[in-house]
Amino acid sequence: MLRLRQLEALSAVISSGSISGAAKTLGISQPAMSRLISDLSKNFEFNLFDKRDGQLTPSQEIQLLYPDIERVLELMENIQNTSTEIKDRKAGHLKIACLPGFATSHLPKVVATFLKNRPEVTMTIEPDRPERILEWMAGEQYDIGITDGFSGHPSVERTEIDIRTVCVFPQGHALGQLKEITPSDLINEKLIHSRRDSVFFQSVSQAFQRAQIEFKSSIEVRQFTAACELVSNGLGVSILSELDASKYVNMGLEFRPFRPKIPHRLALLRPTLKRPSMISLEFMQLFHESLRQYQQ
Amino acid sequence: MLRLRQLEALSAVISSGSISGAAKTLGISQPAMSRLISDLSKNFEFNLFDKRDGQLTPSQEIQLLYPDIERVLELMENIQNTSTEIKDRKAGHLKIACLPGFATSHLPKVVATFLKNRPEVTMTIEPDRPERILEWMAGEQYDIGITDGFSGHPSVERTEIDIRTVCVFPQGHALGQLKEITPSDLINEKLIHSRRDSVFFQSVSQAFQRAQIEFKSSIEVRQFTAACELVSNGLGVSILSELDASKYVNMGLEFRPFRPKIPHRLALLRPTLKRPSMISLEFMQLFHESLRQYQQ
DNA sequence: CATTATTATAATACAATGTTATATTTTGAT
DNA sequence: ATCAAAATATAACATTGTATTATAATAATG
Repeated sequence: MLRLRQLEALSAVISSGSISGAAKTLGISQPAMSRLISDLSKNFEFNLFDKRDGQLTPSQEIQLLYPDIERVLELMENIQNTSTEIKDRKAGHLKIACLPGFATSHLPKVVATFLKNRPEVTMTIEPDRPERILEWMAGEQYDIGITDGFSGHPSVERTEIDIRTVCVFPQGHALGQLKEITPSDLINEKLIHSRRDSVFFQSVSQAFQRAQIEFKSSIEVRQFTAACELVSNGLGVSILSELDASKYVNMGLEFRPFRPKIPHRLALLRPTLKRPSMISLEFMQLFHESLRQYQQ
Repeated sequence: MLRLRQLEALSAVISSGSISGAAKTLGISQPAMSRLISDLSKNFEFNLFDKRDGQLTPSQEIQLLYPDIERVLELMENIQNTSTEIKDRKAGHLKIACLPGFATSHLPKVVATFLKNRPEVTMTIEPDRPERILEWMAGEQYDIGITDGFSGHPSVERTEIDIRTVCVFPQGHALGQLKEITPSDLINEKLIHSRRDSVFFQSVSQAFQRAQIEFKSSIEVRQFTAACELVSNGLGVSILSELDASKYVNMGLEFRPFRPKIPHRLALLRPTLKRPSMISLEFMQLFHESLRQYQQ
């Protein structure tokens, strides 16, 4: 039977040109090396070396096998190295499915922090609609899903995170005088808002109804970041998560807490049945922590 | 320390989905398999498998390592297989440098016979001038050289082979009446011959001189095969090795032994210092045998 | 809950791999 | 050629890897 140790021995002899030299490089005794080589020679049933002016030179037959032999040794070392990197949470691959808003705004920062200490970790980030994200998680095609929080699936485990909601308005707007903003403060303001069929929009419009204030819809957008852009261009005001709003504070936009408290609910998803990898758990924890300052 | 056996065990468990199943595929007992896996797990320091409805599924960490692991196992098998093929003289690579004439006429037949029983053997055949062939052999760039036999080199070992010389003439020519052909029979015949600076030409022209017959040069060619072509087209007669002549017997050409005996000397070369591989020796033997019927 | 299948642990045999001591062969210099 | 030094091979033996069987623990299932 061909043994790995024999190949290591062979490789060492080829590089050093002698049995005793090879023994030194592998840190074993000369007789041990001698036996490894003779065992291998018995296995192969042909000469491994030619003797040329005192040096052992690999025979033509060995030269034919040598590339594969070196590759095996390389791979074994690589496997061992990668395994320790994995153990030390420094290697792995993480597949994240998230809403398009996250992929461009908050997530990159978290990813950057995460990868700083884990240089060998690679990631796939796939932005898509909430329904697709849920599908993917159920199908175990991703390790982590980040979506907004109102749909469920038996084989998907959810961690819900409520983000504070704020009202955003252009810098210098009269609303800047207020500490908090309520629907009645927004009378006559043009509102930029998320899609009417979204749970968040319904909560907001309910708050306006209860305060008996007309909700003056101006523009309907899919993403909060788009809303922020529009607001900072003076096209209206918007009610959205502080997470998105805070990204625009130095970009021509201000915000104040919105009352009543209407949390914007995010959900961190993972497949229930699939055991999460260690880096996956660590990433979820880091991500959760990164939201702590915005959490209600 | 990472051991190959552990990786084999891992691979077996992944394919079979259970420890006991893997034990069966490797033909060992279940406790042995159990220990191999637990040892590997201790080495890696992370879970190798998740349990899912009774099946062991590779963990995400293992999935990351799996391609390399499979590759190692593949390579080890490949090394073992190739080694037995080499031992059985069925694999290897042979580099042959030869005169252009051989590359197109005699050599292909010998190569075909040789490779019939050695399907994994590959060859390089490089045709060139004698001086280059000698250089290459001295530089150990080729295993075998086939050239004509009048140059030497200290680091090149030569085996000389004398091939019978014949006179070739077009089918139906008057020379066909004779048993043997001497210079005096060739009076008034136009002669097609090899280069004037070649040793063989000099031997032939000496024979004519001694017989006091004028050597009526008609065409000077480099290769005997070319001479044969010209002869069969009725452009003259030629004196050349029986080896080449015999290829043309059914192609409008006849030949008779030439007297005096002027052997055409071939040389089989190999680098002196480089130990010849077994297939190389075997090929040289086969080649030599293939010339036996033409040998003087 | 009991039964069965699967996996883990224990005690132990044997092969692989190492050691030291020593013999043999090669190499190189006289 | 001869001798000393270096390199390599062999022998005897210790340790560890890899297997065994026997048996206990655990998980899956009717």
